[in-house]
Amino acid sequence: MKQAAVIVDVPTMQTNQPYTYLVPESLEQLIEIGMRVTVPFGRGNRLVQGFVTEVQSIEPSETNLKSIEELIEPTAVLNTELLALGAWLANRNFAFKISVLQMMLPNVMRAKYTKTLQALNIDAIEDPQVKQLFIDRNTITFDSENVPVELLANVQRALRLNQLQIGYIVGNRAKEKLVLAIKPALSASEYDQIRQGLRSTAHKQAHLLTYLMTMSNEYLPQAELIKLLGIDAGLITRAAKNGWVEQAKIEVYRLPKLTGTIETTQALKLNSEQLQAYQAITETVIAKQNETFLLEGITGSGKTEVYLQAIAETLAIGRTALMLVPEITLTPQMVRRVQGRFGAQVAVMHSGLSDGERYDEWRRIKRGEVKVVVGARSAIFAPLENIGLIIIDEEHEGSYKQDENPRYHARDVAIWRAEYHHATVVLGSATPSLESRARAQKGRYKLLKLTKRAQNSSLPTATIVDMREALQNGSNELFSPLLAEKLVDRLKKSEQSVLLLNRRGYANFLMCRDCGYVPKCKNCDLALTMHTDTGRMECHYCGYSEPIPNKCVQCGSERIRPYGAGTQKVEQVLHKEFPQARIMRMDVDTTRRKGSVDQMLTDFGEKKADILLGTQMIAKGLDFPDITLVGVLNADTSLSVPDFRASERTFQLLTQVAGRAGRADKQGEVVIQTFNPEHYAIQLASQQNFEAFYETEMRLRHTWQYSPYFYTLQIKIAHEDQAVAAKIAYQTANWLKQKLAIDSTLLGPAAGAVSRLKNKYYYRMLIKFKNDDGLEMALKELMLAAQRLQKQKVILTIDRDPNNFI
DNA sequence: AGCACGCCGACT
DNA sequence: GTCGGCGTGCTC
Repeated sequence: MKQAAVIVDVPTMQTNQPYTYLVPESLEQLIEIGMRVTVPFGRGNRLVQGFVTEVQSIEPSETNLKSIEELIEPTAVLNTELLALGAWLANRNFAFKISVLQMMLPNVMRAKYTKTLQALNIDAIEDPQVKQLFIDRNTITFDSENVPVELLANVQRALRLNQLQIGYIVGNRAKEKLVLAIKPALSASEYDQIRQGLRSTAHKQAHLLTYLMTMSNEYLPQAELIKLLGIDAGLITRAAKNGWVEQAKIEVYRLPKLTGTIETTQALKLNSEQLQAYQAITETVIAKQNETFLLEGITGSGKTEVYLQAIAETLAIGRTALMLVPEITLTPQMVRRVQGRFGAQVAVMHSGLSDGERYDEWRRIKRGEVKVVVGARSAIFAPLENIGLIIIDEEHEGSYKQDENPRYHARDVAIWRAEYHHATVVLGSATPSLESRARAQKGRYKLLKLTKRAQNSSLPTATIVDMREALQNGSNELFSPLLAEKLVDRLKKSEQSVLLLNRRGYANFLMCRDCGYVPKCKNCDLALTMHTDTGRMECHYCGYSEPIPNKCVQCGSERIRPYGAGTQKVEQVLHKEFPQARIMRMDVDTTRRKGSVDQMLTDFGEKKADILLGTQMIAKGLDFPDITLVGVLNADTSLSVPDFRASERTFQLLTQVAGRAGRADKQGEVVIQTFNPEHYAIQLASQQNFEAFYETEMRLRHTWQYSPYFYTLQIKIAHEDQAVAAKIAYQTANWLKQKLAIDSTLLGPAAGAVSRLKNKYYYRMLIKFKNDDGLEMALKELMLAAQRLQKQKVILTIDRDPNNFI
């Protein structure tokens, strides 16, 4: 007899544990750890999906355990590594085990539940309405959500009277794609014989028979054969009827199609710094030594080439590799570069894949048909085996952290998996996170530096323009004379410019000149942003919008004016000031369509525009030789957010965007407009001096006791009623304070910077700690409390290493 | 989550 | 007196 531990698909704190089920005799030989199964759960024995985490043999005996119902598929979907990773992640990030396990798998493997109603005795049902349901069949699917209330009541009565019975179906949406295929059924000489006997006009048949004579004995999809031979489907059907070929449905992969052709690319020659980095990395890969490197390389220093060659070496010794890049840099150009190097051994996981494509890529990886996986955040869970190298490019990127439940940081997962596989991790960035850089300082990571640009081009020269001064001298509030002059110069020389303005829309807000009224979102405590293209006032948090008012709703005045220019306004001004310039605007509003980011970047690369104006999304993945000017219209927007990482973010953004200027043979220039010209983040970004920034910022973090000196953890409380949110927040804080270690501190609670979002009031508190077991225990207790609070519609979230302080 | 048990208000 | 409201607690 066997029993199995099963994590069931009931995401609550009380059920966040394995349940023991008996393995029916029929499954004893088949059951494996990591399989998906269905099990009866709860009093009603409703069927739910579960994951087997343990199997053990037991002495045959009487037992009151329930039995596993069935296997969802005949093979395990998770291995011991991913199960262990799941357990660790759930515990670390205060998430449910089941949610974490499901997150590691393609979306289609999430169970879809349907309820059915079965009539036990149709004649006995007295309610005509209920009887009607079963008029032509015994069992119906039943969705109690979409049923009129009175019918629901009648159904419930019939259920109580045992006239009906509830059934459960656990749907599996994971479907393989099947196509009709054929393979030869006869020998070459038999085909030849048939061909001899054909009428002389039967060219198509002859053509097919000739092909069949030399065809290998494997199934070939009919569609391919049709294309190859230029015959029609009817001919194949007849061939199958004649017994010439065997016909069957075979499984095919839905491979994501790529635009453009893939050309094989060769390894580029590495300079001495790149070579040094490459050697250090590959040495540990070859030695199967678990090591984490921080590859700190200035913009344009050729980090990607180091990655690709290190991956090549990893494959050469028979291990696999995983490379993460931010979603926005996962462009077709990027994919082509990797596939050009590694061909069909690569799987690419990005958000553009359909569910089916994603499932198939996952299966290719699972079956070991793929040796390299490139993808955004969630690709870190790719079911690769024998991993030798994990690369995280732009490791400082905030998007590597999933900011909703189940929360996780891809960097943490990478380090965990690398430890498991005795693999190497490479964290690469021009502007590493302070956390990673500090670990390199302490020797926990090995620091590798690339200080030279790969093609010996020089770093751009940067000028900081003090906008306070410029405005006093009568400058336009958007373009200082210096920037305007340089833009004109580039237009003359037909070189390209990039302008960064980290604010979309037309105007930041509207304000009535007479009474000071500012139109606000009805769901959030935020001013609405004016968008001229849609003609509406939009909330950038919840999506609420209303028409642009032509007079003040408060006092009726018509002197209602826009304040704070966004990209739409700047585009308009650019057209007016530089009528000859071709301008391209790239922000969330112009790139909503799939693939439009790539299209724009390609167009810009082909010099279809002179000026690229955009929000922070232009700071990455842009690598064109003819950009010789980068202008930052307002460097201060990211500085003023209430976040202890504001300086770090600003430095990163400015450094990244400045790095776009000047490649190859052309010297680049950067103009940074700011109202805080003396701010160290702006000063040091203009010099592209990460190390100096690191030193300065670390001193401040030390003084204020923030990360990386202390761990941070945020607790957020949200409720529709401000008083309730505040009350629970203070209760939570007071309770937690007693549990904290002596060197831990709790800041707050305080109302969020935006106190109301989507009609909920937010209170948050921040805990700073070093080692605090008491806190960890208290937080587990808090999770249970959160479950109870949920019934009062209070949402409590625990966020380790928070990124988001809104 | 979903289902059952259990203890109070408005109906035959 | 019963039907049914949803508060509370449990699910191998």
